[in-house]
Amino acid sequence: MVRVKDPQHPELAEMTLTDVMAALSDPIRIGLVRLLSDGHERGWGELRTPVSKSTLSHHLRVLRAAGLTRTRQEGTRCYVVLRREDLHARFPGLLDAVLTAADSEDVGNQVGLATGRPPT
Amino acid sequence: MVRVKDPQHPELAEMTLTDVMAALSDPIRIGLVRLLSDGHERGWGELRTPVSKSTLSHHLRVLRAAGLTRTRQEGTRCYVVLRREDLHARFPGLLDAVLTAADSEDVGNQVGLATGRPPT
DNA sequence: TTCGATGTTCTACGAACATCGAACAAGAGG
DNA sequence: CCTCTTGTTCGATGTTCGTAGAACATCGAA
Repeated sequence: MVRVKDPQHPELAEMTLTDVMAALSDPIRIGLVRLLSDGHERGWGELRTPVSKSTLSHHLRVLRAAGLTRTRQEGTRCYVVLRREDLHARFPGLLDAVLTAADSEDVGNQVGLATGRPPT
Repeated sequence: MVRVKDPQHPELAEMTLTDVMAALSDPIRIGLVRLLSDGHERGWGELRTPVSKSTLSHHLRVLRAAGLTRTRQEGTRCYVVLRREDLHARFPGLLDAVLTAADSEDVGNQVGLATGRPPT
């Protein structure tokens, strides 16, 4: 049994439009992409979503499989970053258009960062 | 029983990004959009797809419900046209980016026009 | 009015998906 | 070693989706 430990990121040429579109048809995943749109790498723990960790893991896997994000593992922690350049090279303008649209109607606003302190 | 005969096209403000993305995550529907991307109005009968007419009707309904297309009925015939201006006003650049991407990998090439045509 | 062409709707079904909790694996730190 | 944290994977479940066929509605034409 091969432990699929490889994050299996698709190459540029392996990305398909339908996969990307499907990945971006979920509010949570759009929220995650918006969160990552500043280009900063984020740790799993920073991500605040209204879903359980297993579901979050699933969504992050979908994003990764579609080629939207890149995942890096460091110890027990995982970090994720948006593949802006790759996306732009493969589907010019698509990501920007989606981000603009997502901002305009605030899609995935339920997804946030853990930057805020624990409420006193 | 109210016959919902109205094609129910969403207003500009009623379009949602997730609906549009979901509508465009299917190869057949992308093919239809590509076919309509020249701005010409097309009749149902001109559309050649590898699916049954009920399924085609379903796909056209999804596109219409997402606000991507506008349907007009004339007699027993129906005509469909892409809502380019509306799309551009609501989600600037999105449609163009998708069309460019779709062209680059020839998504939905199974959808075509009734080239040959008039049977006698 | 009867027939044929054109779409829509109903119903059904398998596949895919979103979701969760529980069990599991791998490091980090005592 | 043991324990805690972090993330993955594995069922299980309910929902949505894509698909087709049959029945129905509508209009034009004979």
